[in-house]
Amino acid sequence: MPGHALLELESFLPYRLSVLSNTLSQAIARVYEKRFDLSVTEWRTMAVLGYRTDISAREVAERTAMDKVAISRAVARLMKKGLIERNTSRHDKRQSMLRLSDEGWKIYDQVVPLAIDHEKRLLSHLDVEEREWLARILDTLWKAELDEAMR
Amino acid sequence: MPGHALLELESFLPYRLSVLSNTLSQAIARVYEKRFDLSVTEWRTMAVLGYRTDISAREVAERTAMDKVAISRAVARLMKKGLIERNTSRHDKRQSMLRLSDEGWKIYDQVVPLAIDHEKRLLSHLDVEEREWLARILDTLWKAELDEAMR
DNA sequence: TCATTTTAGTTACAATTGAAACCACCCGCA
DNA sequence: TGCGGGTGGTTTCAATTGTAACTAAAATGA
Repeated sequence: MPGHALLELESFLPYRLSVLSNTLSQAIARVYEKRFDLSVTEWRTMAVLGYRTDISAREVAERTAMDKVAISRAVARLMKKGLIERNTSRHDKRQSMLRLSDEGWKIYDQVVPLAIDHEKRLLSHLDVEEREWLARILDTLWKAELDEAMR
Repeated sequence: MPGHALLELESFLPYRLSVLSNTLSQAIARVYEKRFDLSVTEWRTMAVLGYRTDISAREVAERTAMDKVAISRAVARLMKKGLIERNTSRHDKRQSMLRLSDEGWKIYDQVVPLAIDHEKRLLSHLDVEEREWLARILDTLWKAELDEAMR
């Protein structure tokens, strides 16, 4: 292939990040999908509500970087399963305040340790220095890219 | 919320990787989707064929970490657009040998610089030392996780 | 050799997703 | 007070995707 541009996928950063992160997410997702019948969107919604209670769907969307349609559907399913509760906000009748129900908290409390374990297992491949670098680097990229993405 | 497990999504590694990598992929994807009418799967297929020519769909699937149905569909679309060519292998009539067509190469040669630019722009937020650490760390995680994922 | 199992790739169908339209409500302002 | 534009959230419809079943061709092995 003479005279052609060359791109080696395996060493291309965005590609590697994508494959790695998908493999990772799927690995955890499989666990709570089978065990608790939760989709990724549903779990993320619950995760947000686990440490920010009584927030609106819009705010969930912001914090999870998912779009509002996805959240709307996740919320609907979680309501049907009785894992969250919704009260329309008194100040703005368009918004609803979401929170985990008792049932929701029960599941949340089971999934969180699994998630944390998973992260630990992942980090166990790295030494302390590597972990620090990784955290810092992700931080930098996160800020730079996300700012840019939002124009 | 007393007595409950705590998970801070924003500092949870798998989550951060996922959001970051999605933002990233979408940023490039938007460009070649609009400009060349290529889906992510299609582009990845082409990318592989750009530096490994005359390989089978199975091999493309392996190298892109996508599943065979996705590849089959991408290949069908790329064929229809005339961007790749397919010849059934003489040794094994189940397999087909795939390669970029002249048209395909033309597009490939336009997209590659865009992708590389994108990576450069991304890396520009990091200094040399950080880049080296990142590469090493991804390498480690890549090997550890992917091995594990394949059992 | 020929029956069994495995593999490459496609197809069919259901489930998931995304884009755009939509509804109800809020806000600013005349 | 009421109009125009914007926002939170849902719905609809079409496109994309995943799962499983399927076809055809190898490979295995008695």
